[in-house]
Amino acid sequence: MKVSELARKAGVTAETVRHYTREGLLDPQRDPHNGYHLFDHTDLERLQFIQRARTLGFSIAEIHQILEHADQGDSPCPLVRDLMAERLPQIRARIRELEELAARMEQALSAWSEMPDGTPDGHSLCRLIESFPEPLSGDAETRSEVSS
Amino acid sequence: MKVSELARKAGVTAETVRHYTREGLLDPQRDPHNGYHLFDHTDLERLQFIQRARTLGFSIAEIHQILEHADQGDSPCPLVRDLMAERLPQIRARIRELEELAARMEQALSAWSEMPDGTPDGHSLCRLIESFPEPLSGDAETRSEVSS
DNA sequence: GCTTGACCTTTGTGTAACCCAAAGGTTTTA
DNA sequence: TAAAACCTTTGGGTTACACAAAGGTCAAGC
Repeated sequence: MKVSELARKAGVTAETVRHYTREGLLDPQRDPHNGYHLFDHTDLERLQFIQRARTLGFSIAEIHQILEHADQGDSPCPLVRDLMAERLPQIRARIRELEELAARMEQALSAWSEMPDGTPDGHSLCRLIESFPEPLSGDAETRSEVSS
Repeated sequence: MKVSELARKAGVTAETVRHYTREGLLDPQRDPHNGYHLFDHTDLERLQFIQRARTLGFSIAEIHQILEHADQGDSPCPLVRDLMAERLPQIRARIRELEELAARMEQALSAWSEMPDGTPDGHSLCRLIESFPEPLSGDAETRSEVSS
């Protein structure tokens, strides 16, 4: 089957399939006639495996390692256990960071509900923001990003 | 003062200062003699403002907007309130996603404690991962990333 | 046979907020 | 005066794709 059909069967976009192929997670045959990628049932199982691993929090690079182990006939399971045991506390830490961020935001919104909007002068840009404590120097943990 | 001194006073790296300068958040004078960036106390206050805004969850692009408003003499406060009211639910959603991911991971580790490590055969790559349910088609929310 | 539309290919760009390295000029200090 | 420390700009790396462009391929209908 071609890219779009595989993508449809696995519930991902064709771009995602092409991406995994470029990264070497999938290695389809080529149609010698036109150079199209040709995927078989094994590729579909592999793609579904990748999807499961993604929902378990593995990165593409980690899945690459896992698949390489398996392709060499070695059991990737110990690696899988290790990777997850390593990642879980990071996720927990990330959740705590975001909870602290949400708490700061809610405290800000609540405190601001009683403050007037000021016009910037030479000393102040926005008192709403300036009313907050200076971040501790070097405390990069307090500057959190949201993915989407 | 030069880059490193400003960075030290604000508790960030010199690279961060250069980044903000490149992005137009800071607009220092130049030493006509050697082309070095020259920052003054206003730049330090601006940088501290940026730090506060970052800990409140604003992106660099948003801070850019806020600063432009302020630089034009308009109050950025309504914008600030709007941006935060918009971002907070996103943070909450992100927290829920990560909590679901952590729950899946813990369930996995617990279920795996009783499973043997298998060697990959033609049908199975890693039963640990394959023992998990197939993700629902198109359910991109369940594939979560950790920032660090 | 030919057009149209759907599909395929590769290549390159963008995303967020920086970090790091390289090459070369400047300033400070011992 | 020479080394150490600092400055500049440019360009590449990080994550997991999305998207656009330019061009080849293919099935269907007229």
